Amino acid sequence: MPRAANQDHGISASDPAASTAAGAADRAPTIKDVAEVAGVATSTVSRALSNPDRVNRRTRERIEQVAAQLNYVPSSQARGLSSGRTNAVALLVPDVTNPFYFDIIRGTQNQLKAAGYTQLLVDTEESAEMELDALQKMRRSADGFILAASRLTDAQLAEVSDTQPLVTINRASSNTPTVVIDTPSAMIQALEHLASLGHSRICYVGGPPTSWSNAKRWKSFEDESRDRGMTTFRVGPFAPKTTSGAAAADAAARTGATACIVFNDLLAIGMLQRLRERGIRVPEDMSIVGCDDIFGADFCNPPLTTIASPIEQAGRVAVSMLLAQLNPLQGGSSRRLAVMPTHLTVRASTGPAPTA
Amino acid sequence: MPRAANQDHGISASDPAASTAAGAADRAPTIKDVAEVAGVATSTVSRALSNPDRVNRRTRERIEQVAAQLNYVPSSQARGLSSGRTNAVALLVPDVTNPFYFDIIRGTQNQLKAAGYTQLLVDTEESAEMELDALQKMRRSADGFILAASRLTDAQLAEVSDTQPLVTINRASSNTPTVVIDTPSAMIQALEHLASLGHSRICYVGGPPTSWSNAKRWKSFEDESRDRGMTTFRVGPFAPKTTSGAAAADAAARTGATACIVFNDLLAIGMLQRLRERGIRVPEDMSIVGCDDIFGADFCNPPLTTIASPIEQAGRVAVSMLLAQLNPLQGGSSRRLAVMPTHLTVRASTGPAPTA
DNA sequence: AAATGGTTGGCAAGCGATTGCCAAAATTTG
DNA sequence: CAAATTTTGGCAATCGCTTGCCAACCATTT
Repeated sequence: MPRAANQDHGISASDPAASTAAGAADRAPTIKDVAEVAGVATSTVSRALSNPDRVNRRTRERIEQVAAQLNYVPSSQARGLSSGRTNAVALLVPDVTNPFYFDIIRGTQNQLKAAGYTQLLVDTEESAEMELDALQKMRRSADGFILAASRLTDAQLAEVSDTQPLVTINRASSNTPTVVIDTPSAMIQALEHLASLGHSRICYVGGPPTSWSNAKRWKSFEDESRDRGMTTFRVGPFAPKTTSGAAAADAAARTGATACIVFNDLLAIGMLQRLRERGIRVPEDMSIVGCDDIFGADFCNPPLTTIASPIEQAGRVAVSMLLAQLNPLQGGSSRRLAVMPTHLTVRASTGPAPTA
Repeated sequence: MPRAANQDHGISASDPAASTAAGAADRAPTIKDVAEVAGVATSTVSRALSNPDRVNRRTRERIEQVAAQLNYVPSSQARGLSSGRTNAVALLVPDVTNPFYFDIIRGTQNQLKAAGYTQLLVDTEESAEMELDALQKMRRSADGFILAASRLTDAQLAEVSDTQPLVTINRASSNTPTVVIDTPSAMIQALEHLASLGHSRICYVGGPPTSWSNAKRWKSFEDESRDRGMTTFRVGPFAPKTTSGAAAADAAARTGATACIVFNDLLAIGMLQRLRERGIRVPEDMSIVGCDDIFGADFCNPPLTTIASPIEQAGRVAVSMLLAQLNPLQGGSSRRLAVMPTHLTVRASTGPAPTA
């Protein structure tokens, strides 16, 4: 391979063979250039590159060689225009700032890349309106959407869902393929854990009122704790940020509960700080359980007991489900619902109930 | 506005006026549909929408109204194909997993969205090869690139840089517009801080050998500490992950230094954990200074003294510089270099040198 | 009233692929 | 060896939008 050097550094607009043969010196080579050099029609090049079986092996190999030589990269724009596909998937998250979504972003990113798709990242700023707007505006630029913790109403979701391929994460609703993280089932573990430590007065610290997960967690908390005859409290709603932790901690402390199950780790970590400031010891005076097991939950002070979720994996599964929807090649109706298992990870923020 | 209801929920393929007037019931409306309904040529619609001054105000208003009514969204593909622009910018980061890049992602995301651009996120997995590959493959799908902590060599960078618009973050090199975070200058503060606490044996804990920032930090550390007559050590390289913290902590402890300045917070946080496990108290036995002030640096245990960087802002500035490069409208040669100021944030991981 | 020059809007040629349709070539079959 | 298939590859229409060029129109100016 005499062109190894060029291949090595990847950029080779100046490849002598290329410029000689293809004519145009500067401009990025098009399918036409490849066709010309290879001595075939553009349609053949197109097929050779994206539908290999439609073309003779030897022709294909020659074309591939020429393409590589010219450093040809098909224009995704042109390809999209004529094929109707974009090979891009948009990921809509309420807040790029939140570590929980980082893990989702990471998961989808990996899986999409593996499948040859591009990820379009959009921050919807916790607003249903922006979500709808993005969905609308990007209709043509993405083949499908992944909505993480969508703020849409069921009706809106249903409407969007039959207009375009999408899958939601942590937002179930009939008709829309979804991956949910099964926090509720781990709620049982969390309550058992607290009960075994002697706690009976427990407070749920609520997240955003528009959050579906928050509603689910609260409901599950309530059902399970009632079954166990515990005394429950609820405070909130609070924004899912560490800075809301102070207010949350104060409110929770006032209830007289000895343990809190907090909507998410971010808020829980914020509470940890405030409680320390106020001299309320964790876990001696108050136990704290978070949700999600985000980055940081293991090294905060004290390390947080939390309901651990396979967040990144949820992102990956969402992508798989979406891709299955986009390319219904191999039979077998793809899943409409994936439930990701969770489990309680006990660290140092929970301990025996104060005996006082 | 009789269509308020439809506008409200954004999706209105079934708008009666729309389907009547434009004919096609289902298919997304094209510029042609708009032109037809408005009674003008497609070229006029195109101009009205993207070059408002080229068209009479009243015509434009009518067109805008029709477009809104039909819920017309131009196809970015088609637009890109004919105009040559994509309205997308690719952000290449070595590792989406690393919180440092989260902040950059966040910054670029915000700024790009504000400017009407889409962000294409790519994880290059710390590999120069993948970086080059992405740069190559996405040539046509992005108007420009932002390289965060590029792993390219100067030569590669230069070559890419004159092929396509790009700006680097934390990777200076002539010819390429760059935003650098001025950690070195804060290195002085860090050393003064440690000196004032009585430390004189200081260890630099190194990051990835291919990292430009790492080289800069090390050099600055060495220069400044020599000037101050301190005894220095160096350990590494280590991968910039908390999991490398154990090895880093062990290596650093073995040097006999009483304080460490660590390549980044991630590694520093990892070290904190290991030191605690080993019973080496921070800061009583060993002081630790990190770099970046990432999410988590303020709530780890103990909270980390670190060289704080305006990371998110760096992302925003990078976008501005890139956009200035893409649209050299208003005169005034745009900056080729932006230096983001840093400062030392003292928390609890540094303290007086052990008197032993 | 004719000349001038600035606006406004239409025509049509691309942009770079994909793909349905068809004919030539190669292969199999009777 | 001819007929029937199957492969292979080219033609040309399209996708939806932008933009250079030009003609019609309008309001001034002389």
